[in-house]
Amino acid sequence: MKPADILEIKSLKLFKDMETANFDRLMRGAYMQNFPTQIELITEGEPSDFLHIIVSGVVELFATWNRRETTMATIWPVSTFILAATIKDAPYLMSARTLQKSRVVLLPSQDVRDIFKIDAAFSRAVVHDLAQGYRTVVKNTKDLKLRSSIERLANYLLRQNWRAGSTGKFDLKVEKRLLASYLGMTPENLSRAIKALQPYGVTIDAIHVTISDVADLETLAKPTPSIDNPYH
Amino acid sequence: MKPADILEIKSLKLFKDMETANFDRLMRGAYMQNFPTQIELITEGEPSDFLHIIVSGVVELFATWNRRETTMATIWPVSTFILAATIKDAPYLMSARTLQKSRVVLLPSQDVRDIFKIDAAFSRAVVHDLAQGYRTVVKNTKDLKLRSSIERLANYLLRQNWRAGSTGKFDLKVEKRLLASYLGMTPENLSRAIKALQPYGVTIDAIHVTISDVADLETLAKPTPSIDNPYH
DNA sequence: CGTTCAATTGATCAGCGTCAAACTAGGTGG
DNA sequence: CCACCTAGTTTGACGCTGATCAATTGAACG
Repeated sequence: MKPADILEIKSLKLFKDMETANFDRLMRGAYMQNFPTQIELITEGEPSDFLHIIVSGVVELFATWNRRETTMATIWPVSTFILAATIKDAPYLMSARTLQKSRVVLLPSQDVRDIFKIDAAFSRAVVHDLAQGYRTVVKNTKDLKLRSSIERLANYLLRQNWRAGSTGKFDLKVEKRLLASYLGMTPENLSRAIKALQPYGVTIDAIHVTISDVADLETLAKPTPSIDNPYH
Repeated sequence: MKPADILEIKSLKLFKDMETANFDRLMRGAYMQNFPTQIELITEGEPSDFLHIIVSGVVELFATWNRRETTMATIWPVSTFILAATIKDAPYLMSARTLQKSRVVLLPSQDVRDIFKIDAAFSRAVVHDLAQGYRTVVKNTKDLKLRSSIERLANYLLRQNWRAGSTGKFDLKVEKRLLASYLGMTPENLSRAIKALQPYGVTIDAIHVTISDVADLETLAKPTPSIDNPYH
């Protein structure tokens, strides 16, 4: 692993405040791997041997049951994923696959648990990550249970617009097929939902999104901090 | 607060291993309150001033948006709720109301955060609670996105049967109206789903559930540890 | 330039929600 | 102790949302 990579990892909130000695110990057992696209990194149900950190590329978290599959999240650099399974020494609840050529750091879960037990700053950081993750999933559940698919799409677009600087123009960062699954609908239905938002000033040409009147879209979407604000 | 109550709280995994002095400090700021049924204890969006511990009764966690409401969870004694909001010092994402006359202990969130910062055993326990909660919500999301309403009901009944000792006979612990909302359907649809399970040996008379052939129901429900095992 | 896969479109259908009404049970007061 | 009242539950009819299936168009990549 290059020093620059290690620095970038150390700068993550999860590791920033921990004892340098402990961080170094963690990194000694770590190794970087390069994966091509569409590689399954981890599989639901298996023991969580490694904490993963994505350094470049994109990773999809997905879940399957009875021949059905759904996208749970997409993970962007630089961040960790599957922290809860690692800490609890429990099987993965989700699978992960690369969506692009990706570089991923693998930290042996046992090392993470060992250092979690002795480094107070690290365990506090783990708490904040988990609390954040927990709240994100709760918001997601509310989104799913309380909103129709068009409302979910409208709010998703408003959130992405906000993240991209609220200019009313941005690009989708994932395939529509994947976005549909994440939003809990079929690709066909997403196509129709996009059309249904045209009267509210939304145009999506390939990956290029234009929202001509945010206020108008908001009358439909009715965004609320306790679902749509990622920092709330 | 009675010494017996304090002992019961101390026996919770969350507090069991922490320094006695810190636990005592936490309890000094605590107070027990008695609530009648149908009282809103906390409200979505408000600052999380207290960590709540239910000592007797039942509490429903629910969420609202745009005049719609959904049940997120029911909380049984003795356990804490809304830990993530307390730790992050963030607004509540869910509201809570009593479903019966209930006794609830309120711990000032600031005290919890203060002691969380200085007591390593406590912060580790918080981690395990949050990781557990996180995984529970993820399983819930998979249940919602991957299963039809009948499949969700079938698996819910199998889980409850297992929790009640796998005798094939148990009582529902919540109103059907509430169960329907928790499972993401309407009361009417729950009624019909119950009827649809009759060919699989399920009878529900008022709150009394009978599963005559668990194996048969499982062919429909296809339960899996990574959704249905609460300890997984 | 052709192959492959995503995205779209149309037609159809199933699952589930909505609305209205009847039924039932649990709690309350006479 | 019984009758009544209220609220939860069930049932039926109907309609909408969103899934499925099939075919076509479009775009990316070797």
